[in-house]
Amino acid sequence: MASNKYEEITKAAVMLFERKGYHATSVQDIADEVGLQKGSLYHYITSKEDLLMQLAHRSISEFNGQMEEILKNASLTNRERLHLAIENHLKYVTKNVQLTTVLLREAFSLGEDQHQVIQDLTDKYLNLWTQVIEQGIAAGEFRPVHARITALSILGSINWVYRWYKEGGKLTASDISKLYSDLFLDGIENR
Amino acid sequence: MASNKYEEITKAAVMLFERKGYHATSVQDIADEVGLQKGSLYHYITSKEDLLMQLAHRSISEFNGQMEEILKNASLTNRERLHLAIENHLKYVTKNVQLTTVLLREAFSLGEDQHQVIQDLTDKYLNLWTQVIEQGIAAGEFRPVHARITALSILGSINWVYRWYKEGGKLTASDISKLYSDLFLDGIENR
Amino acid sequence: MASNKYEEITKAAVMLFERKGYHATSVQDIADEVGLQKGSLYHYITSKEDLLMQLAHRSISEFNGQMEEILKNASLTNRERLHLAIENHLKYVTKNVQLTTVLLREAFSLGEDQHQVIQDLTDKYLNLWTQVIEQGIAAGEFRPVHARITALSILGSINWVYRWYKEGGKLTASDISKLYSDLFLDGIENR
Amino acid sequence: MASNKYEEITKAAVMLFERKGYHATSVQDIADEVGLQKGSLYHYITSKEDLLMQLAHRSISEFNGQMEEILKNASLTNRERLHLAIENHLKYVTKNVQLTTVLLREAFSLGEDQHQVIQDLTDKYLNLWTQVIEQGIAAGEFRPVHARITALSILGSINWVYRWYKEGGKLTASDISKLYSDLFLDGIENR
DNA sequence: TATGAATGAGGATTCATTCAT
DNA sequence: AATGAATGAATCCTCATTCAT
Repeated sequence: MASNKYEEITKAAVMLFERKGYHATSVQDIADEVGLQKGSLYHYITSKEDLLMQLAHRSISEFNGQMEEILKNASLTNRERLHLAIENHLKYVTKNVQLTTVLLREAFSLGEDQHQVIQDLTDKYLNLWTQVIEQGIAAGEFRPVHARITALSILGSINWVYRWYKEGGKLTASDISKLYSDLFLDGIENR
Repeated sequence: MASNKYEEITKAAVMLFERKGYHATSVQDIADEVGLQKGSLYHYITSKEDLLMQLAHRSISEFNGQMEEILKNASLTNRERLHLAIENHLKYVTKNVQLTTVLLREAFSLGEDQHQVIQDLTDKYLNLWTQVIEQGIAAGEFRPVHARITALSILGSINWVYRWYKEGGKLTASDISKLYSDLFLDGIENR
Repeated sequence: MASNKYEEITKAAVMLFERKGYHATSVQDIADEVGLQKGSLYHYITSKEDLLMQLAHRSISEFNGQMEEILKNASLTNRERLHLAIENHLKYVTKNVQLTTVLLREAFSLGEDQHQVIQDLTDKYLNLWTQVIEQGIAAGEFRPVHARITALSILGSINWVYRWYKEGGKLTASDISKLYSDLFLDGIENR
Repeated sequence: MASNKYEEITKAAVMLFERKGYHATSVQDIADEVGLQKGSLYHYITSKEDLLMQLAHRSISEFNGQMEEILKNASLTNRERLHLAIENHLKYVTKNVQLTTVLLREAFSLGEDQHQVIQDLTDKYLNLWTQVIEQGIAAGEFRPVHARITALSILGSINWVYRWYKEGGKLTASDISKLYSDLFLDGIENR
């Protein structure tokens, strides 16, 4: 399972799913990429769909893992938590644009059951973000905004980044996360 | 072109593309939905891909149209423009969730050339948003933020709405747009 | 039947069948060419195949007609008959390259029964040629060659012309028929 | 490529293309003939059209090969060359009537580009024939005929043979080639 | 005469997956 | 572990023809 070859296949799949999309990527394409015959691939993978599932699952799990770390850390204010959450998320997205794209754009192609699993993990991620905001409001750090909508709003914003971020652009992940943190904390109004 | 039947087909396609995705929707599915033979469909459409193209094009054009109206209106402050832009966008998204989903999720399945056309219109939309923010900064209405990134951020946020909005939920489009406007103008920090 | 429109359709069909081949020509193509709707065409034609049949039949009939004239003319020697046959055939081919092409290249696409009709007429044509040669041999005008093979040989030669003849080339039908007559009468050997 | 199965498919295709024509032969027909599923065929072939292309190419190449051999052989007079050319051509046609039919009748169904390739090879073949005649004229072996037209004439004649030759008929390829050589060298006139 | 909607069968091709070797 | 032949279902699309208006 965790063999070298499997990781190779995984990488090829991420790359191809991102570039061409899940449906437009054939098992043959993946086989070609790793220098194997189509049939041989099935020694390593269960199915094309399962490959997608593994990738999506890995990605959302890592997002959740990061967020749980942040919430566990008792020494942080919620303002710091939010800032860190944004930074971590954007760092992950920018360092793993392809994988993030697979999660955010392609997971929908999973069968219903599999897709639900990913959906649940995604909901959980949203809940963790909501929690930070709720805590911040309770602590008087944040204004009494609608926590869930705010979480959805921020997440939408930073998820969207996979759509335009290009490696080697002018802005680093840090730059971007500063801009986003600023925006969501202060807004753009000139006071 | 604008025949009754074509609109019927269009509606069926929007519905199916949204529910199952473009690739998972067969021409047969669409034909079944409108009660026509598969072959008969081709009296109205050029190809399945063209159908997708028409839908995506219609959608992004309407987004652009709205935004151009706003920019043309000289009696508005840029603060008002931004507010209106958010409101219009969200109203369109919530009133046409399926169509918006087709634009935002499925347009990627278009062939390269067609996709580029949509991409260009999408870029144009981004530029119009950027313009509002730049003007607002110049006029001293907004803080000197990074206009383009801010536009991307807000657009990401409100585009994301198609992913979670359900008709008949507690929040109306107006409610949501008020929350979003607030957020992007003032941020959440408690000052 | 013999209406103006039918002739128009006939001309369009000849042109298209020659240019693209019978199978690659759709009824739509023909309709477009005459500025009619596909359905309207069926007021004039029975079927696409029948259209082909009419064309092939007309062509081979005219070939046969010419040849019968020649044989009926008692004042001709068989040498003259052969010369005239070659000339007439080549004049017809060069003046009606498209129609000849349809006969010689596309008639094969007819259904078995229809094709047999054309085949029979073609066989008849061969017989008429054979007759001229046989008569010429009997009369001592020609050497005692194998009449049928010789007829096939000459016919092959002059039928082939539709494959390379281009209107407006250097050689006229008369030029070509002189060269061919010469060749088949005298051969190329230098004596 | 040169696998057993591919040759089997090739043979089935030749047979079917000859019998029914390229267009009237479905991939299903070919699959049935070799006892494979339609889809399985695509392990061996690229497309139906490519199959046709391979066959046409093989055939015209062999014609050209034969002719080049003849021209290379310095010990032959041009009279002998012409005789040999006719004999070789007819032997090939009669031994491979089906394949020759595919070349001469069906190659036209190739797409433009592919067809041009075959056309070019066919033109080359014509040039080789023209060369023999030109050389013969220069050497005083042949009368000063129009070399190209003469080549076209002879080639037309012997190509036509695929249209009437039936295996097991009275005349062998040798018989036929003797008759044709005679005809083209001496003509039919009784002197 | 002309339309154009509708048919329904047929066609080439793709593709994920299986399995004997 | 690897192959590659084979499957069989699915997919998009074309097209000659019919027919009500």
